[in-house]
This record gives sequence, C-alpha cells and structure tokens, in this order.
Amino acid sequence: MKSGETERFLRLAPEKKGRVLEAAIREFAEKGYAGASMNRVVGEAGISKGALFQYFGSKSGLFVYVYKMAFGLVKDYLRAVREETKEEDFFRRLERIMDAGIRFIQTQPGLARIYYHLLYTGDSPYQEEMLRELKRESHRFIRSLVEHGMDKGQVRRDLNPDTAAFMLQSVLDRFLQAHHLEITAGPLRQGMGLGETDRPNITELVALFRQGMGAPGGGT
Amino acid sequence: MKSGETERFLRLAPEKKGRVLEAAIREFAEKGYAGASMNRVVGEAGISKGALFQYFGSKSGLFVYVYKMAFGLVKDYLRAVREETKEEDFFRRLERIMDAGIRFIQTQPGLARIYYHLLYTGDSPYQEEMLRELKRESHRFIRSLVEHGMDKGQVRRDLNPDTAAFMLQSVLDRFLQAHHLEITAGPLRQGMGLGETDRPNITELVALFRQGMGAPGGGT
Amino acid sequence: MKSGETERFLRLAPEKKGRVLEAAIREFAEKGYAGASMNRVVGEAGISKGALFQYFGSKSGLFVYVYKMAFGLVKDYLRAVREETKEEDFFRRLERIMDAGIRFIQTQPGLARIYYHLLYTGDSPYQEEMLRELKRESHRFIRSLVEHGMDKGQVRRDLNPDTAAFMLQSVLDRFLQAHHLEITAGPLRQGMGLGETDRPNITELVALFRQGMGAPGGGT
Amino acid sequence: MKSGETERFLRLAPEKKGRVLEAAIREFAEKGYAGASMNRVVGEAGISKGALFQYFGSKSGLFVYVYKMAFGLVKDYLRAVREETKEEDFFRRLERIMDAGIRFIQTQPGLARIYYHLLYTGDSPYQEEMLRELKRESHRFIRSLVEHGMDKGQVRRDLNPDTAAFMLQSVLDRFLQAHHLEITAGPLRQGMGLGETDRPNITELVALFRQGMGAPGGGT
DNA sequence: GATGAATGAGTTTTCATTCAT
DNA sequence: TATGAATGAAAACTCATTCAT
Repeated sequence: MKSGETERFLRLAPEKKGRVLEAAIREFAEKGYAGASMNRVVGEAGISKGALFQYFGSKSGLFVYVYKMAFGLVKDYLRAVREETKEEDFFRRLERIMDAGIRFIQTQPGLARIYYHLLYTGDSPYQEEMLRELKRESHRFIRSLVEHGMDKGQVRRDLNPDTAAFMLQSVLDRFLQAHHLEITAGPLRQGMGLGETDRPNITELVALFRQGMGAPGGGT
Repeated sequence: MKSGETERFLRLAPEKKGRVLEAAIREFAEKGYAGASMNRVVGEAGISKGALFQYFGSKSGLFVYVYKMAFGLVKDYLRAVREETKEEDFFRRLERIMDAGIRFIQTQPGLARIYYHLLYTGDSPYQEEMLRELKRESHRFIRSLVEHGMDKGQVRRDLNPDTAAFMLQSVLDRFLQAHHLEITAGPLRQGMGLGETDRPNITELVALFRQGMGAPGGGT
Repeated sequence: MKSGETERFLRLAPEKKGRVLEAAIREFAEKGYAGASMNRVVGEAGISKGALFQYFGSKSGLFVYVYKMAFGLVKDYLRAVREETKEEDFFRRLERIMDAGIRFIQTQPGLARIYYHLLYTGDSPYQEEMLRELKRESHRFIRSLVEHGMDKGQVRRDLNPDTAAFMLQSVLDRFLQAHHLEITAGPLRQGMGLGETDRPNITELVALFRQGMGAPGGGT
Repeated sequence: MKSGETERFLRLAPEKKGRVLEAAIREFAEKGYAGASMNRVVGEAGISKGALFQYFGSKSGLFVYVYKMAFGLVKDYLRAVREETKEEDFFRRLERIMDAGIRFIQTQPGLARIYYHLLYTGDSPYQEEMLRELKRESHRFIRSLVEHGMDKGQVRRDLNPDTAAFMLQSVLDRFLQAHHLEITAGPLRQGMGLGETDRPNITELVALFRQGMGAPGGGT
C-alpha cells in the first residue's frame, strides 16, 4: 500500500484540494472502485486530467489516498470520544460511542458512506489489507476500553478481553451499519410496519451487555 | 429483482451449467460486480458470448442469478442445521451453527467468497434490496432459535428477542467473516504474531453468551 | 431483386402468414431496414427463427418481399380508383385520387408508413432500384390519366404529357406525404397557429391545375 | 435537437476536420443512419475511436452535426441565387434556381447525396423535426419569390401564394431528386430506352408554370 | 506545473445466420 | 418441415493513461 507521491497535491490551495477530495469521495462512494471514473472526478473537481494523474499517479493511488483520509477521520473521531468519556462508566461509554457513531452518520452521510462502502467495496486494490487494518485498529480501540473498564472494576475480570472486544465490536459495527442503511434507504421502507425498524435501541443493547459483562457490583 | 428468463440455462447439460456458474462465481467474487467482465466469464466457461447473454439477458441478470443461488444454498444449509439440532440446548445450537458455518466456508470457499463478497460488494444492482432481504431472513432465523430457547427455559425470558437476535447475529456474522478472511488471506498473514488470530474461539464466545443470556438455572 | 424461394411461406396457413407479415411490416416501418431486427420479428410473429430464414432466406429477402407486397397494395388501390372514376372529368379524377390517398393514409396508417418509410429508407437493399420502379409506375399511371383527359378534350392538347404527368405526380406525392407527416406527428404540432397546416387544400390545388392545364372550353 | 459540445472538433486542424467530415458524410450517405458505423468512420478518417466520441458525444451527435452542416450549405446556396437573380422575371428566376440546383448536384454530388439521403433516411434521430424544418424553410423561400413576383405583376395576383409555393416546391424538389437519381445511378440505367429520362426539361416545365401562374400580360 | 487532446483496448450488448435435432 | 441453441463478428461507447505544448 505504497502512498505514491502526493506531495504535489498537498501543496495545493486548500480550496482546490477540497474540490478534488470531495469529487473523489463522492465518485468512489457512489460507484465503488471499479465503477468510479477518473473522467467524472476531473469533471466535477474542475481540474485537468493530467493534474489528477500527477497528484495521485493512478486511479488506485487516488483511491488509497481517499481511503486513508476517511480512515483517519474516523479514527480521530473515535479518539475524541474516548478522551471525552474518559471518566465515565464503561457501559455509559459504549452508549456514548454508539451515539457518536449515529451522529457521525447523520451529520456526515457522505463520509459514512465512504466508510461502509469503501470498506466493503471488494473490488478495491489492497482491499483485504485495508479490511484487516481496519479490523485490527478498531479491535484495539475497543479492547483498550474493555481493559480500562476491567481496571476500574466495571467489567468482569474473568472475561477474555479479546473475546469481549470482538463481541462488542461486532455488535457496534452492525448497529451502525443498520443505522446507515436506514438513512440511505430513505424512501423505500417497504414491507415494514410503521415505526418498525431493523435495529434495536441503544439503551436496550447496552443493558444487555451490562448484564452479560458487567462486574457484579460495578454498575451505577 | 426480476429473475429474467433463465429457463434456457437450466435446461443445459449439468457439466456445462457447472462451468458457466463456476466461471461467473469466480469472476464476480474476485472482481466485484463492476469489475467483473462478461468477456472473461465466457472465456473461462468456454461458451460463446451470445450464449451467455441468451441465458441471463445481461450482466446484472447473471449477477442476480448467482446471488440468488448462493443465498438459497446458505438458507438450505442453515435450515438443515436447525433441524438437526432441534433437540439440543440453545447455546449448544449456537456452537453447532458456528461449526457448520466454518465447515461451509472450508468446504465451499468459493461460495463463501460469494456470500461475503457479493454481500458487501456495494456496486451491485439491487444491492440494497439484497442486503435488506439477507438481513431480514437471517434475523428471523436467529430469532426463531432464541424464542425456542426461551420456551424451553434455556434463555432468559426477560430479553427482548429482537435485541438478542440482533446481537447474536452480529457476532455470528463477524465471526464467520473473520474466519473467511483468514482462509482467503492464506499466504499473506503478515504483521501478525505466530498463532495469533483475529478471531476468538467458539467455546469462549458461546460461554460469554451463556453468561449474558442464559436463564439462571437453565443450563447444563 | 431476385425473389428467393418464398413458396414455402405462401403455402402457410393464412393466419400464420398474416402474423408474420404484420410483424415484419411493423418492424421495418418503425425501425427502417438497418434498424429492424429479425429477432424481434420472430418474437412478435411467434414463429421460430429457423422458419423465418427458411421462408425468406435472409433479412433482405424478407424486406424485399414486404416491400413488393406494399407496393402491390398501393397499385391495386390506385387501379381501383382509376376504374371507379373512369367516366369523370380529368380534374375531378385528380381530386378523387387525392381523396383516396388521404383515405388510404387514414385508414391504413401502417401501410402508409411502409410506403413512405420503406420508400425513402435509404439503407435498404435494392433501394435505388425500388425507387426507380416506383417512380416509373406512378408516372405511367398519371400519364395515362393525362392522355385520357386529352382525348376527352379536358386537358390542353399542346401539353407534353410527360411533363404534365411529372408535375402532377410531384404535387400529388408531396401533398400526400405532407398529410402523412401531419398524421404521424400528431401531438407535437408546435409553432403552428391553430388550424394552420403545411398542406394546401385539395380544391384549391386542383383549381390551380385546371387553370394551367385545362383545355379552354373543356371544363364543367 | 441540441447541438452537443463540438467546440473541440471546431478547433481541429482544417485538414483533419475535412477528413472526419468527409468520412462521416460518406458513411451516412451510403448506409443511412442506422446502418452507418462509427468504427468505419474512424477507420476512414484515420482518427481514434475515442476522439470521434469526444468531438460529437455520440453517433446521433455526429449525425446531427453533419445534417446541420449540409442544411446550412444548401441554404447559403439558395440565398446566393436569390440575390443574384433579384432583378429578373419570376419564371426566369425559377429556371435559374433549377439550374443552380443541377449545378449543385453535379459539382457536389456528395453533399447532394446527403441532402436527399439524409432527408429521407427515415431512421435518423430527430428525423421528423428535421423534415419539418426543412420543409418550412424551403416553403418560405419559394413563397417569398412568389410574393415578389406578384408585386412585380409577373404572377397572377388571384393565386394563394401558399398553394402556389407548395406546388412549385413539390415540382422543384422532385425535379432535382430525379436529376440526382440519374447521376448516382450512373452505370445501371437498365430498363430505360436510350435517351429516355425520368425528368422533363427545365424549359418545358417552366413554360407550363408560366401558363398556369403567369399574369396575363406580365411575361415576355 | 498544468493542460487537455489523443489513444486504443476494453466494456456490454445485439444480430443475422447456421445447423443438429 | 420446424425448431431454437449456438455462434462470433460487430455495434456504440468509456476509460485510464500518456505526452506535446
């Protein structure tokens, strides 16, 4: 996953950089890797074809750049939440993270779309590598929370932190993905009763975790 | 998601049918929908271009056909496991299902690859529809198990079966996906300590579920 | 313009023959020669692909057959009008022919469409040959009327019958073509005042002919 | 009938532009719209496939461009003749216009072929729109001549100028079309007696018009 | 550095025609 | 006779990439 020579791009005027990134993000998000067209990107970004190739070398170069950027943003976001909630109870933190995730998806649907779409696009270069990296990072993130909770006596100490983290991560991811699907689906919603949704509510979910993972006397 | 007219294809000699399906599966699995090439499919299958289009009408027709087939196989497989384990304890059933999933992936890596790859390909036609259908079906499947477990007094009756099913499904899926990733990655395996794996073991995972969801006196 | 071996077709049950012809006519009329598809013809006619090729040998074979049939129909129609109006004044006959043409277009828009469309399709095999034949035949038809009118003393005898026929034929054709255009255009009609039309009325047109071509004391 | 973005084409070196146009004209003229092949056009023009599509966007874009060009040329030609003959007698002008038409066909057979062929191709995009436009323009042209002739006392004032124009236009068009057919047919000429021709001579035709339309004392 | 015209292999799809059954 | 599966050339069109200016 070599990065290519994007220095030239980084030196660009921020406004132009923004246009290029936005165009690239939208294109990859909407069409997937193989379906995306460099032609359309230059068209939307309002730059010349030559320029785009000078910045990123190739289509896959641009893709990797965009992916890394999206990945970085999500990481920053999560780190911020971790800092903010440092002092709170483990299960409360879970709730906060889920809330944050939902907010992220709602306020930045474009980026969320990248996150999910790029993530699973399947036809992207280095895709398996990326998937693995992503999983590893988020696993570490959750595990660090779990271990912190154990230290504080909020999470049962007999749990294997990896197993617990795996479980939490699975559920969180799916929860947010379901939310994302609800958002993007919008108008369809067919065959579902009113108010009915694919996704459980946060409180219930976290309560269940607390029952299964919470230390006997550790809660609120 | 109309099925097109695949009667002609179905009437084909099994050997030929097999070649075509295999080629299509491999192509879609390796390249994703947009990246797949009908030219390569006919090349690998050893049939004429015209024939493929007469069988499936279009690229998306072929894709939908392959998807439905894979979906059907997974469904059959799960139903069989459900029948087989009817008399067993809920948590034992979970284990069996996970075992079955792993066996499926190991014995039919190609189809598993479709399942995960197509599932998340993101650029496929009807993709959202498919995702939704898939989620709905597998949610129902798990929930029926949960309810059965509640009836038998093996699962806590105060749980919301939808929430519990959501959680179980999330973890199962992720577990199998992680396994699948391990399989397909094969030779790479870089950056991981020996013996280290992304995925927890079944017993531990199920034990954790039993702690959180098991009825107080219901277990073994 | 060799006819191929259509005997087999002619021996078909009239109902089937009708279906085939109707389908072919519609296809050629709507799409022109190059745009027409034998596949669609067999589809609409409900016969097998092999059969169609056995009847007509090739696409161009079918086209020529259809063309000849349409041509024959128009000829029959005109001949009938000529017989019917045998006893009438030359200029009255002209009116009757124009009326007949309009009726033909209105009652058989499909066939009229062939007549105009095939006639000028330009990409059809033997097209120039056909055009020439058509022109020759209709020239003869009109000239025979003119000569008859001269004999009866209704048309000036100093006219060159070929020249007069050429003129009449030009105007008749254009008149009917304009009418046909009006019919097929239907809904558009943009940019024209109400009631306004591209085409003059029959009476005026014929009156003008009478002035220019009528024998001094020959009229009614 | 939107024009597309042909700026890029217009900026080309004239020599190249010429090659492309010539190839396109020939292809459309010989094969009609549906039968024409972009592949053959690029082959004959000696440019790349991508280039042609960048210039004209699509096959129909190229067609419309060629059509408009041909239409423009014809218009210019007619306007020039009108100016040149401003001072002459109406019927003399008719002769001049027919002469000019014949010269046009003889000196630019390629373009004449477009004019007639495209005109009647029938399978072209926007075809009805084009036909209508063409008819409207040429009707206006002729009518303005007729009205001028009436003002000068050369044409009978009791004529309906629209009817007269319709008639003149029909005959002119057919006359030139017949001439065109003679030219293109060239070697064939089968089935016609020597010296025989489809088309009357100009003098006779115009004389006939003069008899029918000329003002009693207006001529020479 | 930036441009955008040019390339040509690639894409999906259609079609007339053949021929074994 | 009739069928319809099979063929593969050809269609329109797109694309990432290059390179002279």
